[in-house]
Amino acid sequence: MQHQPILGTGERCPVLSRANAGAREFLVAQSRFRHLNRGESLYLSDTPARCCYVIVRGWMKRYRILPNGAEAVIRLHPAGETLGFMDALRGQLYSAGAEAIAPSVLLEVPVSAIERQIKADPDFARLLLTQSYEHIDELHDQVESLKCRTGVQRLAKFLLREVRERNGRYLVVLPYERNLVAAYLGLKPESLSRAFAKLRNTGVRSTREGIEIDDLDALREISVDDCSEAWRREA
Amino acid sequence: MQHQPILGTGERCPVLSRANAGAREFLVAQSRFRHLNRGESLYLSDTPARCCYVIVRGWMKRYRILPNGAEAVIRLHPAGETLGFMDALRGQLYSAGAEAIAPSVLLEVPVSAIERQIKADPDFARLLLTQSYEHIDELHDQVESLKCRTGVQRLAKFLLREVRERNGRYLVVLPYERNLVAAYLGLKPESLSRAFAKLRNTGVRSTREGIEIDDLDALREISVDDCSEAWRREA
DNA sequence: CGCCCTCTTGAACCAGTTCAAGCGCAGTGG
DNA sequence: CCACTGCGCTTGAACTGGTTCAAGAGGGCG
Repeated sequence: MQHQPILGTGERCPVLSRANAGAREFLVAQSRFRHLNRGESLYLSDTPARCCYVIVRGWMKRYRILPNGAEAVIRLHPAGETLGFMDALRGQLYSAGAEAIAPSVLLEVPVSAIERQIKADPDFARLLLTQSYEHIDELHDQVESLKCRTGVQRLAKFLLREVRERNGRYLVVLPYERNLVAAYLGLKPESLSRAFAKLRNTGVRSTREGIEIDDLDALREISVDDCSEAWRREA
Repeated sequence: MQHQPILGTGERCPVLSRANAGAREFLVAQSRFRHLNRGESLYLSDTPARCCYVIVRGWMKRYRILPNGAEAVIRLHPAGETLGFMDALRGQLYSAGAEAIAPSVLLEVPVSAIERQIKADPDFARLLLTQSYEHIDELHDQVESLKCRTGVQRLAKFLLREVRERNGRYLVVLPYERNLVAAYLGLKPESLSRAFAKLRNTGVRSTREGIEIDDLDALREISVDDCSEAWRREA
């Protein structure tokens, strides 16, 4: 925790960074930090939702276990996002489990503190509303993709969202296993592997540093338009 | 419009019915009604979001047109739900189109009125927050289903959600075409038809009045239990 | 009556899964 | 140091769920 940015400054936190100083101070005073290793659970589905969380560092997944034993990965959350507000503020059980998929640090805020802050500060509720709308945006995108795009297209879109430029090269560095990417995209690991194989003809290569992409436009082409079929050349 | 319930009583509206009388009166005074026939657009995607809507009567769909021409039906909204709050309150363009799929009546509220009400009444923002969380619930369910269930299972779940008892019989009355159900479930119309055919052996029959279900438990069984027991794995 | 529109059915085809085998690599223990 | 093992990832072959294309049945309506 020693090198972690002081949370009060909250540069990377969409909730705290937009709250006023008083709100930040109050909330942080009420909270504690949680440190999780990869694979550790933050909370389980269908347990009482008493705390809200802000991801300070790391990556979290939210998932559900279906009655038939299958696991549905709802979302992969980067640092800066929030967890559990929705269930806790409604006094419900958690509607999905949350688990660290990379070493993570979380700020744990009791619902009661959030409740009090909402009552005290009208802007704060508005903040949470904006926050929840961003969450909805992502879910809309997922639903759209799952209903109308193939696995390869969803992968292409995923890579385009995660790609970062580094001295002239385009890299996607996954801080978690491909397994999880597969589940998130609604594919089996084998299918993801094949999807990557298809993109290989379009300049998507796995290197030591991560996944390197030669031609972003070609990827965009694929993610948008199945008919381009540039990558089918070989088959 | 003469026989429509006075909106101030707002029995069926999760936003207005939970707001206090003052808020209701103010908002309704600022608003006007819109009447749409089946197929008429309320607003198009990527146009400025200046109004929020409450569905007073009817059914609406929200959809996106993808670059390749495909239409993704995001949600089917019954009376009582809201439309456009998310985009309007953020001052964005509408992130999806909205269209009547049955004759509908909507209350059109300018964002400015909502904004003012939020500022004036701290409970109102909290109300919208709760509302948006319910929206998220539904999207979570969809993502879960799309990632982990087959078309037949999704249909079974859909029917279970829409079924109503009427003098001892279980009926699903669809106020819109099957075509739309297919799109909502992420299937082609032909596949939906086949899915119905499969459920026919489980006591799901199309009658004149609608879709009649003999055995709810059998349907639940199907929606939950992929008949493949994928648990072989003896250590 | 014929026309349109929705829904259904059939057959070929494609996308993604399942099962099984194999590879590369990190960690462990001899 | 190497061999063993476990795990993440890949690949192949057979298979299933869903799509596509095409044809046909039924119902409402001018």
